[in-house]
Amino acid sequence: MAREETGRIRRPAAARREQILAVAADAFAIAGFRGTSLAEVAQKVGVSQPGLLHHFSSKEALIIAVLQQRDLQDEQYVEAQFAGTETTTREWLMAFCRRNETQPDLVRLFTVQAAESLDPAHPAHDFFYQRNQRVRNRIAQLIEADQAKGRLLSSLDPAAAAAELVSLMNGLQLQWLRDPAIDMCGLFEASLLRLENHPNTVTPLVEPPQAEA
Amino acid sequence: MAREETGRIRRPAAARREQILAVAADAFAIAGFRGTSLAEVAQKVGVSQPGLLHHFSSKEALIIAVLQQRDLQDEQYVEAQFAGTETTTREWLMAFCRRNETQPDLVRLFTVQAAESLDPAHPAHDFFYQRNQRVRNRIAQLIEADQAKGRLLSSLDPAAAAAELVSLMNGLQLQWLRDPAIDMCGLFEASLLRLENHPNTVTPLVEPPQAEA
DNA sequence: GTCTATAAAATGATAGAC
DNA sequence: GTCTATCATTTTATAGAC
Repeated sequence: MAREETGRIRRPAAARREQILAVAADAFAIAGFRGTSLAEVAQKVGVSQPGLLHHFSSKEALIIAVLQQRDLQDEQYVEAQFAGTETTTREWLMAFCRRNETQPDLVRLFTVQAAESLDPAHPAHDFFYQRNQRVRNRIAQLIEADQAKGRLLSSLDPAAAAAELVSLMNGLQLQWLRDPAIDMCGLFEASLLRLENHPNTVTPLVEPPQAEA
Repeated sequence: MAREETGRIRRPAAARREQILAVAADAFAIAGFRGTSLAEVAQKVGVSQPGLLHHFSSKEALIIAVLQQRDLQDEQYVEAQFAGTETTTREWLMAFCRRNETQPDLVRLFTVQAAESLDPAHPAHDFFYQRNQRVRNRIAQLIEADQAKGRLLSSLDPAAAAAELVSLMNGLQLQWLRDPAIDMCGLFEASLLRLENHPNTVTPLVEPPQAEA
């Protein structure tokens, strides 16, 4: 009814941008940056391809915007949980893991882009390098705090342990995306507990059948 | 001298195939399957694009051939080291890790393709699913043998530990490719030792400066 | 803010000669 | 075994109207 003769639907720029970001995130998560065309994204948004480029000046600008937005949302969500409160390394990491478990699409976006962007010519190359450093530093920080409180052995090298935990998390995500029966968070927690010197902990590989929701 | 008038260079089919596989492996490792064009590969080989397609009927056939060849070579190399001999989980995995450390291009090929192939529409989707199952089973097997010999706690779930170790290895590879200063094998071995109930082991994050070769 | 039209380049694949 | 020629698509991006 509110349409104009040609069937065009105008939207506030901000809303349209959000919509494009959501659709693009999905597409990039599945086929990667290079395997996704602007026309495909535009069609799913319900807009012409030049219409899309009105909001993001290029394909590169789009992928960067997608990654930055999702990254920010995610970090804020978890950090907000512990605002002011003191946290352990395990609690903090498990909060991320559990959140990830509810958002396979987001995990897939970052897993695929992280690998694709190893190419220095990839538009998100620097983004991922810096993000990785940031995350590793944050975890090393948490580990040091745990050590100061006697919750982790002080013989542990914080930077090394942080690199290992990030690696494990990334690798588990890949496994889980390939085979969702994998109990990503269970395996991760088991490993964290072992790091806390509880070597006898065991977890099943596959999640137990869920009770009815 | 042995050229024909047009500058064409004929080669035995087998040799040309090998050459193409090598060049293609490199290209797919850097830009992925979707980011690599046949023309690009052909040019680096020194052949026309239809000339390339004479040896591999399609782009899909090429990526599959590349992955299968590299996978086979690699598995054989490591398995040959332990032919007949008895091995521990740690020794076997470390042999892989050390070999990988000498072949960043190969590691990159598999890391990038593993992520890209999460898409069910990717030609190597099934290849990676099956490869992953095979590797996890093999490791679980080694863990069981270690448990039988008392080298690993029998409270450990072999399948779960195998999934965790594969994940850690994959994740460390990604970290290492992004930042070669990471001591991939050192971190991996530290984790394996912890699994063997030596919680006090420490490794530096960065490799010590190398003595002159 | 969105469209149509279109440019300009690249891509995977085929036909047919040598 | 390799090439030239060529096709049908697809892709990113721009120009300009509404």
